[in-house]
Amino acid sequence: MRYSEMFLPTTKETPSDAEIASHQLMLRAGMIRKLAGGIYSYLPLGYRVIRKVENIVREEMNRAGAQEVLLPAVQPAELWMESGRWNMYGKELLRVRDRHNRDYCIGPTHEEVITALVRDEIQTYRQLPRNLYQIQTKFRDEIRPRFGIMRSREFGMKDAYSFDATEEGAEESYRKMFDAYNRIFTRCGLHFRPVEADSGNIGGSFSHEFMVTADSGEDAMVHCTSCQYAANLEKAECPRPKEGASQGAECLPLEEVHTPDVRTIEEVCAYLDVAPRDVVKTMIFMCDAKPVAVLVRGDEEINEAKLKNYLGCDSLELSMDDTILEVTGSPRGFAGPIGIKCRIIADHSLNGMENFVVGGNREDYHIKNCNSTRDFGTSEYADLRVIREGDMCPRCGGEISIVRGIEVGHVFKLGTKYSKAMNATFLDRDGKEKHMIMGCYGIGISRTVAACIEQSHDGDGIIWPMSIAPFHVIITPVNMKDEQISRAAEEMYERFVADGIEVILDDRDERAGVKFKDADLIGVPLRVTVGSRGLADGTVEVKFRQSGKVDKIPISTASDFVTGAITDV
RNA sequence: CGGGGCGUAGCGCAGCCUGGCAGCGCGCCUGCUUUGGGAGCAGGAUGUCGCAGGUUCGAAUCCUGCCGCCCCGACCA
Repeated sequence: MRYSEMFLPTTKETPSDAEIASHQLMLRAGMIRKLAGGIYSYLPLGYRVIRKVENIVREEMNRAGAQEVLLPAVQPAELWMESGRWNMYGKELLRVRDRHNRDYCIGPTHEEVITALVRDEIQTYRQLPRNLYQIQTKFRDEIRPRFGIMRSREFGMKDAYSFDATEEGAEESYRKMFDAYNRIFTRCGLHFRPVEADSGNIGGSFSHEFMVTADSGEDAMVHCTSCQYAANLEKAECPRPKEGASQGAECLPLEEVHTPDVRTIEEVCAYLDVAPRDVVKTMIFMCDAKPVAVLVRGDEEINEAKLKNYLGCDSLELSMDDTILEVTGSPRGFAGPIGIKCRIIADHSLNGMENFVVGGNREDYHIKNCNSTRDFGTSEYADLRVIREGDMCPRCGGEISIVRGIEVGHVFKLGTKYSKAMNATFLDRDGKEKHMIMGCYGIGISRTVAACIEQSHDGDGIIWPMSIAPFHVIITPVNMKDEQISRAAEEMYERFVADGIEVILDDRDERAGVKFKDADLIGVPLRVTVGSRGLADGTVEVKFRQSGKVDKIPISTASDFVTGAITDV
């Protein structure tokens, strides 16, 4: 393409409402423009990159045996009522009415549509397994969209759904997708890691998130520095201390102490001059409308995802002040396990603790020297806390490290959740009707592009990997008014185009500096500089955006050199 | 939904406190000079000061309501 004819509005200044590098650079490089909160237009440069990622995804999905479809974006409410999600999904689901006052939603995901399609068309095990995928715009009415297209309301997504007759088949389908995802993100030039994710009530490790490591990422990922263990923060298991691993200290008598207006762990520690790890927090949760007291050490946090899984409940939230008063007999800030009127569950780390501080269940009082077995006799211990940097790996005992990441893909074994709700069955070899076993597999296409920029940029702009670069090469004639230079650049451009190279000719009548800055900003991997210095001895300069390396190449072999550099990667 | 901030030219911002000709930089247009890392000079165009109402002789500026955007939090099958 000729730069002079392109719709490529780059800017020198950074828009004030962009916080993170990818958002700023996508705006500055003329890839995207915002239309409304969390809703963006893709300009030609941005859309080219999207298409590159989509094509990699297509190739690998097809290679893994999946078939591409395109499902409706607008979906009737009845389908969502069948699955139960019309009521469960909440405000993220954008609902609309048509002229006949019928309810629809703009699809945030497509389990309902695909399940309805497949149940009508597949009757026998002979037609299984099948894996169908689409690349389509999704809409999720996020509470707070942010960071440009990193968390937008409208976004591009690849979603795939597998249907199997047997458990083993479903696991095989899952593995195929897992492998395909590894190839896809590798080809996109990303540093990523699949991590075990919370799979809700289904259990096992049949859910993995593909996380791109980036400090700006919204998610925390946990990994072991010694073995391959990796999980997201919600899922990460904490190592279980040895049963009854007490230090053998003597149980001291209980002591109620007056602690006026001392509520938080910090206040308690300061007032009583103890360490947070010697205090036990008592949090009252409402689990499907029943109160539960959850105990965790003062220096630890409760992991609500684990707690919810352990309790197996549908809804879980911290209880209101009136419930706390009812259960503990005191206002917020003084809850403790002794004499409390509800079920008590303690994190494993409490097992073996001695003489710790707890709330007094009485306003302005705490209790010292509490010992679980003696004082409230709980025997219900579970893994309920959030893992921390430096903790022991639950697999090998090595050291746990936590880094931030961006979730670009998710593979999930659904089981029969939707096939049961929507009655998607098939007739098996034994003549019995069975529910199909499903899996779903998503990739955030637009987010993957943003993640790539987060991971690969410098002070001058984006640094695209060759595989998803919008163009391979940009030819920069240093001075268009110089006949010799512009003619040489034109000829080279024609040759590159003829050789199938994706090339921009920067034929604008701008100074060299402006062209160099724009080339760096939009991140084209190779830049060919045509100037009088080189032309004197029949050469041009080829500069690599990533390494900064510059090669002097004879004009006659430039196309071969560039072609080599493109296919090299 | 709670807390904080913002809304003035295409972009980045000043002006608002203390009411009195709507400004600066970048970009854009014209011309000349310049031409290897965001050129110089000269001339020029561009505004519903977010919207609505109120106070006032007079409102970008003060008051009220609304809308939009950004950040933090809560929330996130």
